[in-house]
Amino acid sequence: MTRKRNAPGGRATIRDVAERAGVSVATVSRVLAGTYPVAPATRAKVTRAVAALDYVVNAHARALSGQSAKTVAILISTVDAAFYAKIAQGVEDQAAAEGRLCLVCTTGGDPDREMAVLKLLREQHADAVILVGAVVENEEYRRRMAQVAQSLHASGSRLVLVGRPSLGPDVPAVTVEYDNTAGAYALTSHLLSQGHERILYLGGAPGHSTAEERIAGYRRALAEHGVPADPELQVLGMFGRPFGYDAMRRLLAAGPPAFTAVFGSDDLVAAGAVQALREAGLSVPGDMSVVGYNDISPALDLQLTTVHIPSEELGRTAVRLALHSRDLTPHVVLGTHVVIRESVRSRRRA
Amino acid sequence: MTRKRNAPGGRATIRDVAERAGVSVATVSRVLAGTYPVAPATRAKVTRAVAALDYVVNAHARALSGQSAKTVAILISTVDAAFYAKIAQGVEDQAAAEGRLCLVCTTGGDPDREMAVLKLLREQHADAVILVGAVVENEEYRRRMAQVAQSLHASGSRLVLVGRPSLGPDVPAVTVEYDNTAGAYALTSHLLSQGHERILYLGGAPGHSTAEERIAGYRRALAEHGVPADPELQVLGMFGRPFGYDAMRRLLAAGPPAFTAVFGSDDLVAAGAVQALREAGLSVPGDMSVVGYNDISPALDLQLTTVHIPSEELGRTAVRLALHSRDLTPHVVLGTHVVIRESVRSRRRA
DNA sequence: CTCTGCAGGGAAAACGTTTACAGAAACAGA
DNA sequence: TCTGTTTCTGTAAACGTTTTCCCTGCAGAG
Repeated sequence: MTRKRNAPGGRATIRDVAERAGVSVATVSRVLAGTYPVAPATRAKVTRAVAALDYVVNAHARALSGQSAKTVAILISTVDAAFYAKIAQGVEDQAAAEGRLCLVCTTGGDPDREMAVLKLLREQHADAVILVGAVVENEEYRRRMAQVAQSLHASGSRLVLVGRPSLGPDVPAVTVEYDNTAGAYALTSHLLSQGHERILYLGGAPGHSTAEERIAGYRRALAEHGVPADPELQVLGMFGRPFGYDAMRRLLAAGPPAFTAVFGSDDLVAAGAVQALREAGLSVPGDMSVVGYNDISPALDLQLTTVHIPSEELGRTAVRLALHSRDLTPHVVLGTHVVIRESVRSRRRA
Repeated sequence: MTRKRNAPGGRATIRDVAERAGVSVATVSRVLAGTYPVAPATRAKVTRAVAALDYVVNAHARALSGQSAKTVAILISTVDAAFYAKIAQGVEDQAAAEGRLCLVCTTGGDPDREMAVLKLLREQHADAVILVGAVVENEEYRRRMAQVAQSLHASGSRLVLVGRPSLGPDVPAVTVEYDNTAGAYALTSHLLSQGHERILYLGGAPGHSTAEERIAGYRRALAEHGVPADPELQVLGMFGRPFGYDAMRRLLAAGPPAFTAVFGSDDLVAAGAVQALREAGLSVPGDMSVVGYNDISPALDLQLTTVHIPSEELGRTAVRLALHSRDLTPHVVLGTHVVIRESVRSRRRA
């Protein structure tokens, strides 16, 4: 008689529960949702059956029947980088707090791969799709991104840009930024206030939004203090430890340094530079002052003065805004602050 | 006439594509799957319609109709810890390579939360559910885990244990471990070979599988070199930087150290200890040798001798085994190796 | 004693796919 | 020309939920 295969191994379905409890599937659904009046006796029967069969709903079936997928997706360059990991942690925390599961994808910084993954994510109908990290901001990028935003919007997902410039009020996307320019300005000002005027800007990455903003802050601070911006002192390349190390080695090999302080575009660049300096027999901050950016692990171990970014809060805010903001294109900018440690020596006389 | 709501904003469905291409939905599905012969002309029509409508499949609908969810889930204590982040990165890489999306959940190390999340994950029907990290291994734990393994197995998900002891051949679970005992043995032997006999073991965490194994390796090395294991030199507490720092401060405050080397149960404990040592005016390795474990970021910046763990490979192997192993309970143990840096001074005469 | 209204519960229609099962067209062999 | 394969395509039945109707009692109002 039983036409439904009741494979003893297979997961119990709502139908099995209904059968065992002697009620209809609709009733089971209602008991589980708790959103509809149900007689206490019935409720008890259903609850018992659920426990006996070790039943859990099928998330896909639920998502299919008009419900949200209860999922938040985040796209980052790599999990294996403290800065992104912290943001991901914030996203995960807030997602969990809101009863969502968290889909994490990595792109390795490749825009094409980002697009590919975004397409994959459209299939998932996540509540939010969170894009993290800087990007080379050209017309092509804005065009493609606007289109992604539209399709995502159409399928009920909200697009969130974290640490990446807003696409403007015409594109349905949440933006959560932190103020790179102000941070770089404050950090450079700190160096200037300690008497450093020959400050090397070292790191990434021309065209990248984050980097451009930091460089802008650096230049503005110099300008406002009447210090000429020597192009020789702007060594642009990439983010990350290897670049910091290699570039600093090259600079030191070329002769005695024409600078007294180094502004690493992030803590890893600074860490690489510190390593190269030490290998050259120079001490930090004795012979050279060094500052970083982001306040991640190396900054602590190297006692690096740096700019602290509320990374986890960025992630949490992204999720909160995506899930609750009525505004279609909210835009918040989080503040940062300089953390003073021991990698800068004052050149002022006591 | 149109009874289906064709909400202009809503995502296009396979039916919309079929209609526009003038074929049946089955044909569209077949073109997309590419698993069945289809006339070139038809294929072209469908492809065009797909492009025109910007169609993507609904992952939930697909998963519901007997397909795999094309998803891999990983449960870790926190993303925001280099060691776990690397494993997660490995999982993500391999998952992406196998066309899977990656669901990341964090537990904060709380076993109850782990159980709750596991239940949530059962709803998702992921191809694999990967549990990472040490655990207090008692009867209760084994019982609950065996049950989880069973339900996961029943719903078609494979359970994978990474860096956590196997549940035995009766429980359907993949195990991917690395050899903590051998690593700790090798690391301790290195210290002994450099003439250190009074070696402080500092860190976590009594009862935790990982910690117990490391302590065992430490003790075995001492025993085999005929060095008595002084209980005073085993200061057990937790993993992480704060414990290393606090414990070392306390030890130093109690009087001149009765040891010449410190074995941190992980790099963070070691980093905390180094900080406390430096604050007390002691230099590493001049006045005190220090080693860590895991080879994560602080180890590099502090030039810490440590044990390298193939973390990404752990993650990749976990996914590979889960997706392809025919064996129901495969068990692999990955090797580790000591990385020599500059935090250990030899006490042998030259 | 009839009417209204509501608590409780069932039947069935979505949701968007995949995949039997079956049918039609084309094509070869006789 | 007939028949038997291929090669393609369509119909419809799952998959496991939620939710909209709709139906039954029963309590209180008139």
